[in-house]
Amino acid sequence: MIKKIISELLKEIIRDLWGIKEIVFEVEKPKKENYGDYSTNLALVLKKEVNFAPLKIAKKIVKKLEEKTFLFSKVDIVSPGFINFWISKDYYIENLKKILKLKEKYGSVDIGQGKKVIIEFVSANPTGPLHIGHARGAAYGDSLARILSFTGYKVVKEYYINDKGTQMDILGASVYLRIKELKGEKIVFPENYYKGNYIYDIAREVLGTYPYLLSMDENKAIEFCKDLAIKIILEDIKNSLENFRVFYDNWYSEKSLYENKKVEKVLNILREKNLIYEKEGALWFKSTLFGDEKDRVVVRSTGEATYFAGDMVYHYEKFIERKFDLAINIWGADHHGYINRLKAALNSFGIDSERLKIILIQMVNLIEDGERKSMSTRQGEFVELKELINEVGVDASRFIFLSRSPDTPLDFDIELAKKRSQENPVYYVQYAHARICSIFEKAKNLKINYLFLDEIDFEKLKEKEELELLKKLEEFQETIEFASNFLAPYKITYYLLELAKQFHEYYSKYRILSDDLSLTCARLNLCLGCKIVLKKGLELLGVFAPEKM
RNA sequence: GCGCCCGUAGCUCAAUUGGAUAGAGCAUUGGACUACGAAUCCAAAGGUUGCAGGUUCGAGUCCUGCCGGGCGCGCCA
Repeated sequence: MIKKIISELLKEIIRDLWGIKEIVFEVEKPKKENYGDYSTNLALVLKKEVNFAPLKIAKKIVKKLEEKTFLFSKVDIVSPGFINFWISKDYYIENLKKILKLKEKYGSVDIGQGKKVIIEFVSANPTGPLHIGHARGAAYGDSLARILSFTGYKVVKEYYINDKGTQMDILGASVYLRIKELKGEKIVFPENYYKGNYIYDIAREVLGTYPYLLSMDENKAIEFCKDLAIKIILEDIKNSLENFRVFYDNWYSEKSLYENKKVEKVLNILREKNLIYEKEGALWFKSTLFGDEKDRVVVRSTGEATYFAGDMVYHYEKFIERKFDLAINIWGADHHGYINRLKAALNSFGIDSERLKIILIQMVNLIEDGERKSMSTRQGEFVELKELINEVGVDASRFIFLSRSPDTPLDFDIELAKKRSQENPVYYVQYAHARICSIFEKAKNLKINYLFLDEIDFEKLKEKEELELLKKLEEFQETIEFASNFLAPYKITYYLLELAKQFHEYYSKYRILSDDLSLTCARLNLCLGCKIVLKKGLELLGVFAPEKM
């Protein structure tokens, strides 16, 4: 990539000139086009090192640079000491040829170098259907997985199932009560039980499987209700996610950690390290020793392990037993208070807690009739993922979720999202793709053969907009690299909107299919480059690139 | 009270992780289809980046203190 090439060139020059080997400087794309395609602050940074005026330093560097390469069509020095580079068109044309050759592999940089990474996301309790907040996490996690595997990581997508603990017991009891109700018994439904209508559906299903449930021992019956309810709900969650185009490699059960005695084993390790103590009848982990603000209970006075204990073990497994190099957890922002605790646990195992990256996703606010309603104030009337898929559609919702950085709250206006119009940016990008496909359809009918790369005269691409498009296509590689390094799928979303915009502008100003056959062929290949990149970018977001709309 | 996140155009968000004159979309106003798809394009207008200091060649970005909003602070998950 060109940034690296320039960077290496510059390093070589300052080594020759002043013998400087280590220095931090930037090569970047300036916002304004009259500052060139790329720009460096090298001379400014060097000021302290060589004790010259930056402009003088820049002059020396540029002189050397001109002796070395023909890559640039122009190099400029601007006060206070920036050096600006204009890249020759040949480079961008070579890059277009690269795209046409690599096709869907274009943009793939090997950043991960085969490192094993586990992405854990959604992981909602199986106590009810997924809602719109989970959908944001699902879109984000899935897209991240696509981006990381595209950039050389070995990715495993996992859903951690909290199938154990108080909430599950309440779920079982809720179903049991509803069954009693269905059988005509008078019941009092406690405040903290699950009130959703789906509990009735589950109750009916349980009753179908165990018709004589109510004559069983109550505890045993509730246990049956619980197990079956979890199974039914998980099935439903899995289904919704698949409809949202999210497929997991693994569903990891919290309960299994206990059944396989893994919790015991890990607690023993901690005991041996003298990191566990007893107080008020409970077992505590000394997490303050590893940067947490207070010690945490791992086994309650009732003898039951806490959720945290299970999570410690789960992460022990991730790193020590399953040997992942990196773990990425995607959590709702309301879990931020939990981060220090878990990182403390990792540290206590001797695992560098930097290997665990926790992405906090901010809340999704619903906009209804122009008013903002947070999910929690809506009380039970969550917009379900299923509803979202049916009414808004997978493409539009994923695109909206992925058009923001995870750390800003997202306002989701369902009515707006439903509109298939200019207000909905996903169609803007998809339309660019469909338009290109439509041109190819027409070219095919006209029997234009534009696929013989060696015979294409790319010098025919003389318009300013054409050069701009070529540059934009080159930028895709940097965008991918950035998105991968900073776990930022929204960068790709923005890139696609920009590319689509440039294409639409170009399309409406110039004709692709004209009487000039060699020009037509050159332009068709430029379009093909756009199509490849649009499709790939959308694919990394989990959005389809339709040929017709 | 303590901790985390956020505050940028009327609205929703960007700004290449410290770069140059802060950019898009929507909404508003005015224009463009008898040649490749008008789900498009062109143009106008819109700003003291919440406030006040500090760090430096250079701050929307980093530091400190306020103001405003969200979320946490369980032997819940």
